[in-house]
Amino acid sequence: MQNEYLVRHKKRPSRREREKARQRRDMLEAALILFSEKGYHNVTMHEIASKAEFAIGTLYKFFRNKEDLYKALILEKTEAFHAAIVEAIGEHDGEVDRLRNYIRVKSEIFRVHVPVIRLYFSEQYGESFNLMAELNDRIRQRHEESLKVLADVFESGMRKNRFRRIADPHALAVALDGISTAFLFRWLEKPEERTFPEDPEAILDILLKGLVD
Amino acid sequence: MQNEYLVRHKKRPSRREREKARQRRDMLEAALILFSEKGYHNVTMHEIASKAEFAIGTLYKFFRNKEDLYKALILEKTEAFHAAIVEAIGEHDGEVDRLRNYIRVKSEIFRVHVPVIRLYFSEQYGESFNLMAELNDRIRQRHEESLKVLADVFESGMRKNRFRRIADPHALAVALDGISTAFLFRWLEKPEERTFPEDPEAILDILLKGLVD
Amino acid sequence: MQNEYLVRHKKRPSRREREKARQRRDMLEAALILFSEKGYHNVTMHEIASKAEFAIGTLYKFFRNKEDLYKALILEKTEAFHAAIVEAIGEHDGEVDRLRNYIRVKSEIFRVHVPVIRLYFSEQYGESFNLMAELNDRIRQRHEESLKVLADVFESGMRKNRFRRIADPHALAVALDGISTAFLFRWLEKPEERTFPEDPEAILDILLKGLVD
Amino acid sequence: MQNEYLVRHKKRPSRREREKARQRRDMLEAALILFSEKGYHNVTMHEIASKAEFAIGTLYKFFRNKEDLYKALILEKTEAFHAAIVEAIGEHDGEVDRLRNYIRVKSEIFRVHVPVIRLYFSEQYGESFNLMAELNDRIRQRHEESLKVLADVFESGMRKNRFRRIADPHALAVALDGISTAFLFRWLEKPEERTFPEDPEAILDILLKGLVD
DNA sequence: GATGAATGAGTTTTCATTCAT
DNA sequence: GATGAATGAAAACTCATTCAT
Repeated sequence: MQNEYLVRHKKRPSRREREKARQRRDMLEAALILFSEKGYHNVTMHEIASKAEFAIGTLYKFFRNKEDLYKALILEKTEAFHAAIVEAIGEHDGEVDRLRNYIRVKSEIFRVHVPVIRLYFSEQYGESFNLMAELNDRIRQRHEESLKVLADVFESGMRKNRFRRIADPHALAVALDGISTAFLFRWLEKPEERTFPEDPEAILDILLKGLVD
Repeated sequence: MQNEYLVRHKKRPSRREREKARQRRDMLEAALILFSEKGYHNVTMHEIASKAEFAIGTLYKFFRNKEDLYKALILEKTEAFHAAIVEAIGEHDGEVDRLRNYIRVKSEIFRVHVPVIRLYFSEQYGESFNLMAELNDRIRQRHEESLKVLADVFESGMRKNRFRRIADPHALAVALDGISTAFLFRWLEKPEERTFPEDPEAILDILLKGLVD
Repeated sequence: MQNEYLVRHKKRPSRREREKARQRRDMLEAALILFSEKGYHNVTMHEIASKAEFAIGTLYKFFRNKEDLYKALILEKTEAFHAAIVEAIGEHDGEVDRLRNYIRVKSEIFRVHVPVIRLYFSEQYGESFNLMAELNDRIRQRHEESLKVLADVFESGMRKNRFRRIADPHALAVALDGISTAFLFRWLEKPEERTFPEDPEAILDILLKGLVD
Repeated sequence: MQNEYLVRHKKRPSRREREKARQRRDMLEAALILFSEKGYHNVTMHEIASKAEFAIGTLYKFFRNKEDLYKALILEKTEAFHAAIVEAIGEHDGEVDRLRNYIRVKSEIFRVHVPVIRLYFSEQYGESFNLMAELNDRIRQRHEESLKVLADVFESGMRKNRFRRIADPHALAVALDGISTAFLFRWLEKPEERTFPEDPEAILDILLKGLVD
């Protein structure tokens, strides 16, 4: 999927290139912490430069402007999380195990990357909404892809008569996404109160076992 | 609970009072549209005043500052929605009908009040997060109350053996909230694509009927 | 010096006129307290109206604008104090008694009218300085007149060989004014610490008895 | 009291430092002129920046806010004048020469630094009075110190029987301060009319030689 | 004649971005 | 290539003044 140049590029980044990449990472890291703590508008470019221990001018060498920096930050994280989610679903064989693993990995991401998650959702519902349309489109596209992969699992389970056809597979994907997000958010808000079910299976069970009949 | 005077007072607000209330509504209306379009930080008080067709000074007569205006806007809507949701759940007798009605009314609110819903969620996840703590606390408190009312329905259904005890009632409330929000958001994002299930029952069915067994 | 109309006017003010005068006094009184407490620029016309228990519009019926109100306030007080000072000097016969009485009355004014005195000096040295030229001119003119009256006392004393001709009478007037103001200011700043000489004669003695010879 | 480094540092400020100091001086100079012409509240930060030929942002790099700029201005001048006054009194040997020199240097300051003097007194009596308490305290403290030094001269003269004990030494200090300020103010107000005694001795003589006896 | 709601010009301050060194 | 001083547009908020009722 990557062309020759990029591949070779990745294989043998020159010292300078490695240095550059490290600097870029440091800047994004500093920005991430500040943004998730105080929100996009309450963080200044000077603060970011200062926290990353670069001059303001250097920051602007890497990112055209504040929006650019923000987009790069969100986008890179989104791609990484999406890839992790998709990979997680493919890792196992049985449909139930795939769903179980989806929830497990999603939980892991929420737990380990709290700052990004905050940013990610603030991006989905928040301010920049209409303003950074490009960014939103990409995020939604990735989200749709995840749902599609999830829907495929439900579809597959139904074909093999492992799942009852209680609803459209894609609707089930939306439902599982919604349920897991709802639980994980509760944990995000009050990490100390372990309101989150002990293990992911509890979440999945709600979908698997019906309330009636 | 209100004395005679206040009751009469409410029945016949003086002309001045009615005029005041109308102005306040106009200002909040203008602010709502702008905030939901561009986000809190990208709207100026001058814009709001201008859209509401008042002088900037008049705007400040009604709201001490920008934050005050924003809080009033979010809070009033939150209270109204919360009340509508709670009332909706109480309106019917059977547990299933109550849940069905909850989804129906929630859908109505999402459909009719798109701009507020955008703001509401941007508030829950977005920037102001750490900054307007007071506001967030109130919103969460109301959300918890809704979940409690919902959990009571599940609890009641279980006691009457109408629902199987597949999970903790409160967890089921969180799940139903998460599922319905997920579906409604999809509709919010692309209202034209009727991805939303034809009728609310479809959503509820996902919870009611289990996938396996 | 006053024409017939004004004289009759003063003798028999109609009820309406008396009422008006009382309102005007109330407004100036409120303004005086606020101005001397917080300074001209830190007092709003609304505050003054509110303290005087009038509507803002009514305040503007009496005074064209804020500057006008301020000028009227300072000017009326200045005239009153000037008149009191000049009268005080004329009340006695001997030159020393006249000077003694000057200091006594000046002290009285400082003690009783602290707020005005603050305003008066802030006006002489303070902000409005170049801006309210008209007002300053009048104040200085009155000040010069007082000095002239004082100089006449020194002049008279010298003519009668009661005072030695150690300096120009007008210079002595400036000196006595300066000394008394310096002492009174110390008292104004810290009224509790009785740094002020027990009785006015102590001040005068400094001028009367020389340090050397 | 300063270590080697700091001393050398002071001797050879780097180019950047010298440049910074010059800019700061330029800003304070512009502010001084504007403040003394129009008063604190009638000068905008934009005006100051503009007069000093800097962008408004640059002005705020040097002074946190308007009050900060004002305080720095007044304080630096106050300290300089106080030091000059105290030094002037110490320069000579005989008590009369000391007093004479005090008046001479004070006159010099008034003549050369007219704008600051205006500001200085407007600060002592004017608006900011209750508001910038910190600043006022410092000014008064310095004034008290000057009076103390002056009082010591009178005290010393009395001990040596060069001065008669016509009053408390500190009262005499207040008197001399008051007399000289009064004369100098007359000159400040109308520099063209040389109402100020030809030479300082005339002022001093008023104190030295008594009017009677 | 009194009222006080409405007005909007004007002020302080911040911060993304540039560019000379 | 990095730096950070300088820039100035833009935003929140105040308050003297007006005028319809």
